[in-house]
Amino acid sequence: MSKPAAKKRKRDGAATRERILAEALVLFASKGFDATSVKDISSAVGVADAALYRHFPSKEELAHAVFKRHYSTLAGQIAEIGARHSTIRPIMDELVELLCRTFDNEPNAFTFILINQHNHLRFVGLSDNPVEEVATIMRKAIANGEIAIDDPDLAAAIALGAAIQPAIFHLYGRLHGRLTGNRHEITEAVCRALGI
Amino acid sequence: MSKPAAKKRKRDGAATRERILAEALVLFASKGFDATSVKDISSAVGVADAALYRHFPSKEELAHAVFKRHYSTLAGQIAEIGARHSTIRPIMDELVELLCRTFDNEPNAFTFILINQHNHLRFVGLSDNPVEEVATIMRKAIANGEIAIDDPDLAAAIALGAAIQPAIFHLYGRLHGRLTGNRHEITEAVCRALGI
DNA sequence: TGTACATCAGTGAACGCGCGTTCACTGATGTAC
DNA sequence: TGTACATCAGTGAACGCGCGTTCACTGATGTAC
Repeated sequence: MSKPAAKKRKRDGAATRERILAEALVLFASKGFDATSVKDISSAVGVADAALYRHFPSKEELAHAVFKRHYSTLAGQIAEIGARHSTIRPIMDELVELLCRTFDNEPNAFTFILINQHNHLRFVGLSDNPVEEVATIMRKAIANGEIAIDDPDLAAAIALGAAIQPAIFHLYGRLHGRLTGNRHEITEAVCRALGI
Repeated sequence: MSKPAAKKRKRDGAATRERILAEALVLFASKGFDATSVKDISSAVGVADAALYRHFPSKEELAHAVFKRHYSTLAGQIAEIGARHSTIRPIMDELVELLCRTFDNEPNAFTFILINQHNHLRFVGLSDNPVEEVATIMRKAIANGEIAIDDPDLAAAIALGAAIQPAIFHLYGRLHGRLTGNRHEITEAVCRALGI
């Protein structure tokens, strides 16, 4: 009885915060960080610009929060895939599928991460880092003698590059349709590249 | 006799223009377009900020000029490689070597192109476009039955991704030393990916 | 060759504008007793 | 349960600042005759 009934709407701070994160993601992804003003975001949410500062200390911190959320989520999903299999082939199947699906279903999150990586990367550590998770997967595959590239970071770069560049081509209009439609062809190419 | 002696220094407009292009490249590559002010560039060159407008109509046009120059150069070099060989394997050897060498020798140009691609891409046509040149190479290889991927754009994406992502990892400090040192391993991986 | 004029690169000061952020304030909701 | 106070999300107006760009002007160089 100490807690009020869950139905009762609390002061909706958390809800507004979520809406700010969502609208900021869309705007940052489509226009970029600098070209998006605080007013743009607050208008999209439907509050005054000053309200944004009740939830985030600055525009920059807001961008960090957006980045970190999606970057961590992706890292967690990759880690989970790596932990669920003991051989590399099914891991690559699921990894490529995850990347294609994420791109198709959440293009804004994908674009934002791709374009803003270099601005936020110094603020994320080894954990919650998708790239680090892929490198870990490669390290294990190398130890098991499963792939033909002996440097885990180089292997991660080649695998990620081959898998992600098609997504970038989609963004730039060079490839069309759902990326998931190409997922088998991409998986085969990535596995060949790694010598699997 | 109609032309003055070449030794005689002309009013040095062209020289200043070149210095502006060079300093802008460095600053745009390291800080990004928005974070670089016109004053930053003109100070680096050693002229007043207003002088910049004697050579370029706006900051944006200056960035376009920087981008176009390096983008066209790269496109020309790729086209030349494609034209010089009739089979795909030596083309890939030289293509990967070109990319590694460009990254090692002109990291600023490489970084600038990578990071600013999406801002300028709509202003470049099919010609002078490195991506288009790679797609053309793939188209020919497909016609000759040399590679295992049947869509030239997808093949170009996978090849470029596998070749360029290691460079990005270098930028982010995940790989070290000269990229050229990895060029054979990268070439092999790219060729395997394409089924060569 | 000399002279008068045009062109050009460069300057320093000023401009207006939009931006991120701050501020005092309001009204609704939560909490202690 | 009622009351007094604290907390919180949100507002509208104002702020200072740095930015890209413009402007009138200068002095050196090129050109026509």
